Amino acid sequence: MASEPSCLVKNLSQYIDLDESEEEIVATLERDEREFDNKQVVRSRGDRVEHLHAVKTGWLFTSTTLPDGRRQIIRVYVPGDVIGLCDLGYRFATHDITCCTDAVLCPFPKTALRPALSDAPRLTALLLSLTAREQVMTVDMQRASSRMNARDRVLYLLLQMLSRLRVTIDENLDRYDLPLNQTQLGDAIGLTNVSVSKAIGELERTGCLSREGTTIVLNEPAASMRKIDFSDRYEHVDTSWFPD
Amino acid sequence: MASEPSCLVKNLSQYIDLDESEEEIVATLERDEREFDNKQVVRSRGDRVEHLHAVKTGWLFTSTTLPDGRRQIIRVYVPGDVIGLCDLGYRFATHDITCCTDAVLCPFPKTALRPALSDAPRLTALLLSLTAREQVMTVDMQRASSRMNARDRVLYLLLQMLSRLRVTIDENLDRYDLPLNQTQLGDAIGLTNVSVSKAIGELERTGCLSREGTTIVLNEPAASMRKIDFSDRYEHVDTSWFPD
DNA sequence: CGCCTTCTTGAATATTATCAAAGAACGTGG
DNA sequence: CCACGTTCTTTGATAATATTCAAGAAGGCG
Repeated sequence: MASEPSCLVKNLSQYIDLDESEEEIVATLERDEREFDNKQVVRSRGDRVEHLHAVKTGWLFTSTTLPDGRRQIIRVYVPGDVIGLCDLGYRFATHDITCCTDAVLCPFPKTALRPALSDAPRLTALLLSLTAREQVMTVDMQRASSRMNARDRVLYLLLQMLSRLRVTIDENLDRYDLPLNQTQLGDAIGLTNVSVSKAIGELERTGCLSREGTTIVLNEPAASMRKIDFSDRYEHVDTSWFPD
Repeated sequence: MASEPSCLVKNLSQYIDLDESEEEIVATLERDEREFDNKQVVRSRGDRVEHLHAVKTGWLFTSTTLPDGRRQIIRVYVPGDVIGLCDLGYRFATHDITCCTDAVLCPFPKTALRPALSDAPRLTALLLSLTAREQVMTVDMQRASSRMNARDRVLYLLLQMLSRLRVTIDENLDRYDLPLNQTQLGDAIGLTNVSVSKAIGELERTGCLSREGTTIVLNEPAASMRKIDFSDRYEHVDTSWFPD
């Protein structure tokens, strides 16, 4: 496990060069592993927050359920992500975590962040920045969800996933296997499965994307991004103010 | 200035007891002051992020504008809040900051956080938790905006403001002067001013709230909160994992 | 008092949701 | 290899909700 650089290290190393002690702290977070099945619920809203989870393999999403049973999907997680940063301030989970493929997670307790807080100010600053970025991306989705039409909302979501995958897979990626069904896509952007189906149909007819089985292929994603005023929040992180 | 405890200190002290050195670090953040007029734009999207801002007096909001000119209001800030945590990771501002009353802000550079990061792990952990909380509250609003009807969306927004004000004013507060017009309220929850007007009218008729000039009076806010599944994210912060 | 901004109200329009049913894709077991 | 059941997607008709547009009312401020 130590020989192959982990997704989390790869993800974090994009932004700062981790020195030996910092890399060791990150490695601690990935020490344990646990396997989960597709559709398995990792943790439910209201559960005591025992652990955060680094994603080693698989896709997951966080969600909340409304009183009438409808669901809001908050964010989709892929390998290299850390799930649960937003629970740092709460004793009880604010959201559900659900697998949408088989997955391997590395659970670690909140207290595992203490070494970083006490001895690795640069790493802590990065953690703070990444938490801030999640916030910005949530705002982006909210802006899209509440102000764009169904077609552009779907496109926004698909482009956001693309830009995330480009960080850890390939910066020119233009296709990916999407393990969410249309009901789930709709839950992420405030639409029904029916509206998602119609929106994707329209995007396909206008040549914006094509589908190959469950794989989404974005045609000229750069043009699509401009068209709907998409901001790629993954491109870079401002590290100029970090300590050291 | 040092004699009267600042709003920021008061806000942070809710959650941890600040020792002398920690309080000194926080005081550094509030050393400078700058006055702004109602409607003044403190900083625009795309501007270089020179400073974060602690709010000393007044109300402000952050927003983004869509290509077609419509606006999404992201969050409303009141005395004791820190504006700009979500810009920590970016060199250029992701949002506009606008005053909705006359205001006094304490600008401080991102680098002013270095002492906290290096020497005040508990304070840093709190900062991280508060950033995470902003994230959770943004998700709450998104959930409300994309899944609730106009009436409940407006109520959710008004209740969120109430629960924020209860932190620094009075925990039993049931009314406040709201310096946002209906267009701005709509921009915060994805509605037009017309829909907001109709929603408020309905809330008033059903006895949920009443208006006295620009003051909003919430009747039985606890019942309203239950009715629309409102979560008060300000109530407490999990500090059990903090260092020391 | 008059102007400006904000709020209210109603009618017409647009968009999405809801409901229902049929079709496609996929895996399983015979 | 095919039949079957399940899940997911597509399509069309209707209903619900919010938007748009426009006009008038209510306040606040000089």
